[in-house]
Amino acid sequence: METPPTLTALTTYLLSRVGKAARAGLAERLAAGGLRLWHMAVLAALADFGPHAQRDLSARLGIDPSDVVKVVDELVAAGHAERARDPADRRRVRVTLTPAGRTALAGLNAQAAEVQDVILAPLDARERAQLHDLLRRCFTG
Amino acid sequence: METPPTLTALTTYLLSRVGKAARAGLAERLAAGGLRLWHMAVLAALADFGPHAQRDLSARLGIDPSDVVKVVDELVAAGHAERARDPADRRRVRVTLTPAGRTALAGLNAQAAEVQDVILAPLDARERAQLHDLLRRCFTG
DNA sequence: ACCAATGATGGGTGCACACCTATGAAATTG
DNA sequence: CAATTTCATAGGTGTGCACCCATCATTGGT
Repeated sequence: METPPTLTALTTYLLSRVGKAARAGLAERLAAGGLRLWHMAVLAALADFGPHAQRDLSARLGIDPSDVVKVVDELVAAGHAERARDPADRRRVRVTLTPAGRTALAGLNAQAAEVQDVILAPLDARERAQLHDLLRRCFTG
Repeated sequence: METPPTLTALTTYLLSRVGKAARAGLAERLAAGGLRLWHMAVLAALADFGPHAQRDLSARLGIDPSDVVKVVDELVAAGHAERARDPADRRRVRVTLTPAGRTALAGLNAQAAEVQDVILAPLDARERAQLHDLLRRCFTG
């Protein structure tokens, strides 16, 4: 039972479908550790750019400030991040990655690589690099 | 404010993000006509393969049978499809595309192309074809 | 000293999607 | 013909995501 050619002819459709598979695969692994996609994004931001005020996490990741609060709540509860009021501006809350958080992120990265291997299975290394490059150029973030 | 390299290094992440943009763009256009993504998928299936029993739509598109009912309900209400009991097996309901439905699908296709143009703007024609091919090979549907 | 802007937080809403169960009608099997 | 299976349908659940508003503390500008 084939998928309608009218749909597979649309790059939009393929992007949406393959993207959804990627998303779902990643989300499934994250869920095993009680996390969702935004948790990983926040951990990555903290690892790559150091401690952030929550407002900065919001701006960097394009997530609503009030949602940042909840995500950070959960990361703190899991021991992956720490909150501390910024002494220079006591409105701000400085969010820091804990060693446990860094370890967790490494694990998540490995799992993301596994998901990638499954989804990109039909492609060889050269093609994967090509796909990555094309997507990176379309990614406006 | 950059996106964390830890994330952009993951093809999984890019797929998820760009795919989401594609999905959102398409969904937005569809919503203007009161439709959602599944409606378009059903219209495409009917256009490409002719009338289906609802069960067959379910199997072809990988959507829950009870959800097919609702989607077809709405397509019928919009005049895009018709229901008729199959005389050969009166349990089955044969869903047919109406001329209006075919016209609507053509419009949706044009809108999908527009979305595509926006999302793939950074790529030239050759690269778009390349991307399409790579995605098509990863698409297991 | 006052007022406006900023940052964090809590609480709540709405939507799309996936999924599940029960029921009834019709067909198939033994 | 009785029992089982298939199909359509109604109705409901849960989840993730995006978004919005009100409140409170703090800060900076005038």
